[in-house]
Amino acid sequence: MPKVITRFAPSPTGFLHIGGARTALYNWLFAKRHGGDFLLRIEDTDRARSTEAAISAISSGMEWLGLNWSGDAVSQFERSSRHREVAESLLEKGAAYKCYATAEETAAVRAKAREDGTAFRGDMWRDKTPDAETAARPYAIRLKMPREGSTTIDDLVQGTVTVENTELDDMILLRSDGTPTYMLAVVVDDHDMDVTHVIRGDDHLNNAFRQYQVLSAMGWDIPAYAHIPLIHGPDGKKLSKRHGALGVDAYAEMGFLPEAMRNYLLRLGWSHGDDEIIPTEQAIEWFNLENIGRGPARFDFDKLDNLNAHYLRKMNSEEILPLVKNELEKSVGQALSDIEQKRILRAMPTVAERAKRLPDIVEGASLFCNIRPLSLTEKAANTLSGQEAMIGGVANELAAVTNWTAEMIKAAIMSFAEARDLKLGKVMQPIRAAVTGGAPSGDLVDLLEILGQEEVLGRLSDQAAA
RNA sequence: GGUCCCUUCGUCUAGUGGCCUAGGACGCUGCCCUUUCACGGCGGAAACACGGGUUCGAGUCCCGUAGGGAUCACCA
Repeated sequence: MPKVITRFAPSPTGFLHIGGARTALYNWLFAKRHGGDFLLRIEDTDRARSTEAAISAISSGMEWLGLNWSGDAVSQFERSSRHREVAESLLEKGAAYKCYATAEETAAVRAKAREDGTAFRGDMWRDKTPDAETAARPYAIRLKMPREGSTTIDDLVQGTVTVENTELDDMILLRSDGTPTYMLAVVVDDHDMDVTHVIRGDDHLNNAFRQYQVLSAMGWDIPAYAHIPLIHGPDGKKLSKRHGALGVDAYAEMGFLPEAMRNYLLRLGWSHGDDEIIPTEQAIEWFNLENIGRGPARFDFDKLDNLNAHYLRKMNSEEILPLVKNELEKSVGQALSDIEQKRILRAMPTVAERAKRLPDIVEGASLFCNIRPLSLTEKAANTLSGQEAMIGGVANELAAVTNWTAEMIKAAIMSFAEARDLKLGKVMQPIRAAVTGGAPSGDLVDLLEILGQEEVLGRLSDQAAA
């Protein structure tokens, strides 16, 4: 088997959406799996809709996802003279012809076909010779589709799919203004770039038959095709802005990890038995086209959250901190002091354990900054009401602790509780409420130790005074 | 409407004729652990779209019906 070459070929008319990201991931994974190359080509032949902003959004999205491509991204637009060359040669071979139909004429034929319930063939000028006047008009170049037989694609995902050639239209290769269409450009570019496997959304399945005919008219090899189902929104409808049709940058902003995203996208429509947690290294080893499902999958935030939480728990404190530092400082309102940073690093494992997304970490970690006075949740306020005197007492007891360690803190609280004949929980609960304001947190004694005596006493006295 | 594709718990899926009284995961939920919240552990509810075949035997094969999706541009 020759070296595997795959490619991702988005049109730069918007951000890199989730479906495109998955397509890119599958192409990348497949190339990696077979030691091949993964290429990026920007399909920017539609000059009116293509933007620089979209191009950079796509590359930064792919970089964030860790999908690196070989060489420079290819601009399809810049290759238009080569496309034109191929169209001309098809014309010379008699495999294509000039079409002088106007937009109105074409629209009329199309409407008629639709009405008759037949396929639009676009063959108004097939096998016709223009008179002198018409010949002077601008013309488009159409492919002369075979009218006999059928075309079969052995799709690696969809299986063997056959379509009658009479269903295929004489599609336009070169527009009347001389610019190549997508249908021509993809075929030429994939051929010139030596692409061996075309892995793309199944919205292109119908195009594959038409592209096949261009390939065979040129006598070129047919690449292997794998048309993967699209991703739908939670309601089963096509993804829209309301759902997950956000750019990958939006997911980055929501606080998802690239590794979690890759794992989620991989499992959405592909499986390896009962395996759910599949780190990228493992995915490269396992990925194949055969196990891609044939039905469209729905996007599910809950599962993404779950995966994200999993990968978050596996990270080191030192790895997480830089990811949240900026947001943390923004939320606290000032740069992190060394002391705060140390507290956060110590508390990180327990903070990460109850977080799903990065913002949860910001919230949990901010508890370890100097943020007095704390705002209380309703529940915390209830726990505290009527306990002001006790909190004051506890504060006094803790103020007397000379060696601020978990053991000493715990001993102080226990002796306080015993002296008043109170159950430990009766004392612990209000302390927690006063010190955390009701935010989720781990072991209370550890929390007090990490926070430091001064900050703890401060927070307690805030509530004792209230 | 034409053409093509698809159909297992709410969701992602395992399943390639007997191992399926259908398995896993997310979500939901009961209990345990516990000073809170989590994590974790042990349970629970929850699906083969429908109707016909083929077969000793069908979630698995065939046909039909219904539903869903894609596409039908001088967009990509």
